[in-house]
Amino acid sequence: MRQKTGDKSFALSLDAVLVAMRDNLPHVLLIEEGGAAGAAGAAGAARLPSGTFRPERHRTLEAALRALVSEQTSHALDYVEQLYTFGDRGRLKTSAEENVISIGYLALTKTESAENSGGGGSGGETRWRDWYRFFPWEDRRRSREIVEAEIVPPLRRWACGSADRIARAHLCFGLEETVWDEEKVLERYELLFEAGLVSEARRGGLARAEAWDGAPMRHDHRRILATAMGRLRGKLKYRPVVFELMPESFTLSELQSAVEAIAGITLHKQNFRRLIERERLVERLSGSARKTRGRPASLVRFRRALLAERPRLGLRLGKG
Amino acid sequence: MRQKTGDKSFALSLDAVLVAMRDNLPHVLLIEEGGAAGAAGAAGAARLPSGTFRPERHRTLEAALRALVSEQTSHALDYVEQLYTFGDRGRLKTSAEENVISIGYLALTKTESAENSGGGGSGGETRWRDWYRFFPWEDRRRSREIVEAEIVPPLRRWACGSADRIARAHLCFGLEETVWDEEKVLERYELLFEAGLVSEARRGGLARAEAWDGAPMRHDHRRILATAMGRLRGKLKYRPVVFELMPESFTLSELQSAVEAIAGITLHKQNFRRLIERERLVERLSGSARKTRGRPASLVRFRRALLAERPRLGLRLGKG
DNA sequence: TCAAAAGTGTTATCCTTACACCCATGT
DNA sequence: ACATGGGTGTAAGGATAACACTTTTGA
Repeated sequence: MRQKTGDKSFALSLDAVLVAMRDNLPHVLLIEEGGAAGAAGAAGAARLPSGTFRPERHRTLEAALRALVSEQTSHALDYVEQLYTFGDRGRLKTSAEENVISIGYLALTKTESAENSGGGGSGGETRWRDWYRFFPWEDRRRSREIVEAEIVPPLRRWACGSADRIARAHLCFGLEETVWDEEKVLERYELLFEAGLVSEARRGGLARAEAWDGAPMRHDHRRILATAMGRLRGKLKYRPVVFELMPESFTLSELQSAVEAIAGITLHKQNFRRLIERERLVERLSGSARKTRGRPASLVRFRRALLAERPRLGLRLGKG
Repeated sequence: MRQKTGDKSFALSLDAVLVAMRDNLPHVLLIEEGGAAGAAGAAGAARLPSGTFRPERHRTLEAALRALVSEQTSHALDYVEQLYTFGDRGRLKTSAEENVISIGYLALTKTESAENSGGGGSGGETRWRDWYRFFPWEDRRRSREIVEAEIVPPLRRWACGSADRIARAHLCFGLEETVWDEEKVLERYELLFEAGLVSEARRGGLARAEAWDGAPMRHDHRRILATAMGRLRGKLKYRPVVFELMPESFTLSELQSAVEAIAGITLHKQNFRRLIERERLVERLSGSARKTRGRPASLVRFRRALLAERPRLGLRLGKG
């Protein structure tokens, strides 16, 4: 669906990044078309649920987005937030479309209703995928060696002495005097793109070069996902959004691992708990969970009353 | 310029909120068409510089915006940031246009080049206007009585006992146990709109009812301005954006009043200075300013080197 | 000399970071 | 009993909020 204007045309597309936690990792709902959609996923790269805005059918953008996602993935949206409007998809030579304006949205949903498969009508299989599949360098919980071993060397070659490029690389990846800022997901992706280190940036199409550079996505969807990740990581700190991703009742440890998995860093246990308690974010339930080996943890739930009391407190994360 | 799709059409418009400081107050660049554009400004309400996106002429949205603003106001943009994409202008019955998607931008510029008048070609006079003209209740530096005297009574009548409405009013305007959050500019405007207390919400068109409710603007431009104000107020706290609005050299007091004028609140002098010093945001110049009566202040300038050192520190404002 | 504005010292309090340690349960 | 994870006490250092006070100029 293009809009005719005169001699050139453009489409207004809506794209959704739908996030849910599965196995304690943030997952994204994707549509994978044909091809070998296996581990490497070269030809049939995944895409986000998306479609063209038809003003004659929907009064608002958000209504259109909700309709579109439920058609394509048979999944209803709960929390929805607009991310950004991208107007330069044209820089990607892979697509035949010349002008696409796309409005990206972030949506959060609880795990319970987040079953796999499902498959809507529009010629593709819907799947939940760990978001670090597309951004392996963003998970700093176990190791940080991807950056040091795989990213820094080619980045230095690309910078080849340019003070500006070196400074940007340091800022983005927390090298030398600077620190890793988990919110700079987009900046890092764009830098790698500019340096030709992610497959979307290479002429050859979407073929994946290395293991460390992450699975590619169609169009500029990986950029939209990066925007969503950065936004969610940032929002964690000043709005209680994690709870949109948690089940009704959970333990404090589960909450902490969820936050850690989203932010890609580890946190200090006692400080995290003190924060939760001070802000009175949760209330204790009677039961206790005896899922794992050690001492059973007591169950808590999000204090919904909080939204009415103190609007703007989330979890400002500290250091591990 | 509309885009034909089938039976219905829509336009994609770009709108710019261009901000500069004049006389120590944030001002916005507006286009005022015909009518009595005097103090009350009823019929010929102001509008933001805006125009339709033509993909055949501009490769990116931002390029189109820059071109558009310089055409309409003969003013070049420096700092530019996308705000939000609004898709439900249809709720305003005042306009003949049925479907308008508008992408709002925030732009900042230094006072020096911000001369008044200028007047571009597109049938209207460009003027800088104090932004509190449109949002009188947002300036809490001198008095807070607009909210108490003018806003609360009609809001209570509108809420008429609904617990939800009362809670929202408290949250937005910092009543009872809650505190005034200077960033909630949009939320406050939308609440007043919903309660029918701003003229854009009333059937009769743009006629202004009271003095306290602020001057109206065309279309949903006041909503876009509210978004810009909230965003700028928020961004002050974690990015050094004030400096985009300051002249090359300035005094610490001038800097403080600028921040206060933007945020609409007063700050504690020593704490503000300590913050500026600790973050090493400025560097001293040799000269000193002898503009006003008292002791001359020493001049400083923004330490541009900071942008390379520590990316994300702005001024987190405290209480007065 | 006095008012006005610039600029500094000091303190109580809270938040952050980090250490080490105890508790309850399954195997 | 002991490994495993849940849960707590306490203390150093830094940031915040708020006092009051001195200094330098123009009128």
